[in-house]
Amino acid sequence: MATIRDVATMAGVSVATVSHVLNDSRYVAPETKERVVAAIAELDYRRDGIARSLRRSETGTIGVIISDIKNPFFSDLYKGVEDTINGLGENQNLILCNTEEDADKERKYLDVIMEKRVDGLILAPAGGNEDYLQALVKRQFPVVFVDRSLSAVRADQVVVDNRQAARELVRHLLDRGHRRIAILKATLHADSIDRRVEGYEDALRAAGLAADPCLRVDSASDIDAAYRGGLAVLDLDPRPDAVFCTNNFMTLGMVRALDARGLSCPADIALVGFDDFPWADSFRPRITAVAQPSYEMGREAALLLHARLRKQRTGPPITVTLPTTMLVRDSSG
Amino acid sequence: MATIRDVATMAGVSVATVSHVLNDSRYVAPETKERVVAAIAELDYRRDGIARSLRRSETGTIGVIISDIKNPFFSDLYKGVEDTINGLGENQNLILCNTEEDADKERKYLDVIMEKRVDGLILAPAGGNEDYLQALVKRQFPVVFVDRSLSAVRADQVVVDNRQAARELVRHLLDRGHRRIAILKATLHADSIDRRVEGYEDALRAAGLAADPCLRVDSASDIDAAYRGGLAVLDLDPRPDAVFCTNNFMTLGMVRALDARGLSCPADIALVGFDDFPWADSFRPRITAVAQPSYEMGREAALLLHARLRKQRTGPPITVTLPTTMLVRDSSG
DNA sequence: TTGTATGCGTTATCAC
DNA sequence: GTGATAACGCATACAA
Repeated sequence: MATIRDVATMAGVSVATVSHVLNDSRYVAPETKERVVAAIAELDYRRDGIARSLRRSETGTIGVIISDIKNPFFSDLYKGVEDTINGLGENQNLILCNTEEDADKERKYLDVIMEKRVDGLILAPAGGNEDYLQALVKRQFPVVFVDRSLSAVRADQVVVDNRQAARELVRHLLDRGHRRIAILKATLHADSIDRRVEGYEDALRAAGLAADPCLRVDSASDIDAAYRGGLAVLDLDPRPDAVFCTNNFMTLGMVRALDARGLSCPADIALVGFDDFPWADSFRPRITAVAQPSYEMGREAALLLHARLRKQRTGPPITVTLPTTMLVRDSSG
Repeated sequence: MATIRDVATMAGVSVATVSHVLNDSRYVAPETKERVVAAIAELDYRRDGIARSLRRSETGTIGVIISDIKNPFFSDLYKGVEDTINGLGENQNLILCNTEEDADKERKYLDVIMEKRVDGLILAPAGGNEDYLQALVKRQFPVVFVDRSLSAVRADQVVVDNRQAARELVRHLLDRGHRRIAILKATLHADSIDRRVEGYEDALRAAGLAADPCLRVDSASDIDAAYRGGLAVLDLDPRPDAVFCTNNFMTLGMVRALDARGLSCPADIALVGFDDFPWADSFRPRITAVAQPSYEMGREAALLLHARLRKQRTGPPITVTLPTTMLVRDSSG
């Protein structure tokens, strides 16, 4: 691999000049520039980004830490980040890390990507690494939380109003006459899920009902676990009128459980869920849900981070709250 | 940020010694080591991976270039890569790039990640950058193709037998008595899709039927485009008995089109598709499909690349062909 | 058992 | 208009 020295030698100039034509960072006489460009082409020279990063202390790489790229919510969010960064015209790349809600895994990822000197971080924290993250933020390292935040860490964040969206969803169920409403809760250490549970309780309380602990089933956040959780919901005695699923994997597992029990929705039991799917229309039953603007959340996170990286914004962290959309379909009865 | 010099000074040793305790690369007296470790902790020293990469000419970063992480096929594949790399105990990270089947975008991504000196590349090529990739391979840069390959570029690859799987799928349709079988084809520059079309033609030919060009509809590979393509299929006159969808987005779009036209499947028209979905059971109609082992494809790709990186395997490129699974459900009638 | 010194390939500061 | 050269932070060959 040719280096900048080789180019300089071949063009009969100094490395400084080559560097400057490469970066367009100072005037170079047209004829000189031409010779340099020719040498670059001749040698098929490619600048070494690692050496460059070392010198400039900036890598052009951003870390994205989420729980599961297989979740359409996150893949959509990721796309929002990627498209936005590209649209900004930066040659930034994204290192994607899936924590699967595991704090140790998250910690390990944090260690290695920080060692790699990423310029900034976008993350949906799994919880459990508050101290580490607080230390990062304290030394001004750019961090943006997305989907979830950590009360112990003050950083830029983009979220939705989970509590109010959940409240609306459950109120809708109450409006349709359902009273015995179960909740299938994903057990993540995520404040977003906690807020959704609160919204559920709010709605019940507003209807003069108490949240019955027996009506709550917890499940790990993957489809298989949610399926088992869904069975548990259906096996409650007496069977609930309706069930609120706290995220899209819960909904998918719940629907699978309905199938397994040969029950039909909404006839036998109604269902509402947090999160929509890209292919919701091909689903049966058609799910009544709250859709999060996942792509836009990624987009906003990228913009927040970019503003910090470019020092276009300094000072205290800000919170961007994006609106959700209520989609009334068949599953709510 | 503390550097290795700071640590050396504080511990009263040379930088060489610090480096060696960091990398466990030569004997260091226990007491000395202890002082170094203490200094590291005291200063909260973190090694600079960029400087390290420059010196070692190895970054611990792998590029993954695919067309669309929102496609469950690819997100599953990505997970397979990630889990496998982690399981190998390497501190490798993955830079994920979505090309959206755009050769220019792919080229740009290639440029920037090569400049970042990734150690290797796993890619599902969009087509159009054969020369660039061939040059990479020629200078021994580790490249693994996955899902698709490029006839002009000889590199390790992991694929499935697309042609035979498609043939089986279409023969199944013929077995069920369907004769006028349309094909909804994703227009990618991917040999995998070409093989699927051939399989479709094989099956028809074997049944003594000619592939009628009128029965083929091309569509870009996203759900919205496939929806429009699906409408075109349904508007053929006379309407086909059945349709073969060449990938999962085609299937999704086709189903949406059925809905829009108020047609039911398989009663009005049968359907089979390449690729299964993680939540296929919640789909209506239940799709008869060929499932690809997407996660395992990612896994195998990671293993192939790893073997190259560690020089455990040298010599000519190899091809790993993984088996597909035929899933007969309702949509085929 | 440990230390010294060189170089990895750039960028940027001076200097002319 | 252009050039010399000192860092950036680390790993390692060579010395002691």
